[in-house]
Amino acid sequence: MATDLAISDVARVFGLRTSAIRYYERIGILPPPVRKNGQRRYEKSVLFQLAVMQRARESGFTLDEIRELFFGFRSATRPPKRWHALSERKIAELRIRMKRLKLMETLLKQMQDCRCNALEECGEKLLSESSKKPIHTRPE
Amino acid sequence: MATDLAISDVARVFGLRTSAIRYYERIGILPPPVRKNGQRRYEKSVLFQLAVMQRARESGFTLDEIRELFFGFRSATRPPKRWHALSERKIAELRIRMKRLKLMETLLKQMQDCRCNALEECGEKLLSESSKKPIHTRPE
DNA sequence: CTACGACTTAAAGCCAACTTTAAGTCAAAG
DNA sequence: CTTTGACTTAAAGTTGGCTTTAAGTCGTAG
Repeated sequence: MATDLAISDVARVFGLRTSAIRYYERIGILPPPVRKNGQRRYEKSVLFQLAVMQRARESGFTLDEIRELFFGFRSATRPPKRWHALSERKIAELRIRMKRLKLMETLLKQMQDCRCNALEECGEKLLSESSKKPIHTRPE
Repeated sequence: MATDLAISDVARVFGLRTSAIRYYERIGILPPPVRKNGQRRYEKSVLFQLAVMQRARESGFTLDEIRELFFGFRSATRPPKRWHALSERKIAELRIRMKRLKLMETLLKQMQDCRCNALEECGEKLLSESSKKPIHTRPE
């Protein structure tokens, strides 16, 4: 049978507090589980859901985006068009973000190599290259 | 002579509000500029500083980290040991983050290809691969 | 002179994502 | 039966990174 997890068990797996899990339920990201004497009992599928959520959070997605991207289409047969559009947007964003991370890595390395003026130089370069639009989501 | 920028000029270059720039000054990330009739006058070097800051923000660095990484050693001759350690840590973090972004990209693509159970599958994979320590900074 | 627009300040407000607090329920242990 | 420990709730508090507000100071244009 579905191994029956208490909220503390679920929390422990991810190093979360139980309050976080209740919060996710409250804002509609986790479905309300069955209760036993008033207490939440989870089956292990919730662990998979949470694993994806955690990674999405770490990738800079907001909880609202996560709801839309992963749990928005309530077990509908397949992701609708809107979803596809959103996920395209998100993939594009991920790519921009990756480029930026690489750039930062380069800058830090330059500064490590005692190019102590790398900051100024790099600032200058970044600034001139500022045909850049700001990314849409709030910074990670 | 140093072209003399008003706070609104500086803000406009980066699409920031003037309040953000005053805020940066207050928390010690931007040095207090000279004043003319009580008003801030910037020289263009501040633009380079801000360019780097913006990118660092976009790369998920907190303002505290930015201060330490880029403006911590107050024009000392060269970054001290502590800085080197911090920047090593940060480079490692950037790498982890890049990997995660790639993983998210893959997951989203899988879901797009109508592998509607990709979520469960991927959750399972993520979870089993959870010899992962959580990254140290708060999620991006 | 006065009105305008751009600046100044300190203090309060805002948002996401939680956490903390206070007060209560429940079942198993002693 | 009472204590313990894990759970429950609603409501208030916290943090980072700003923004908004209210009240005031400039200097230039009319």
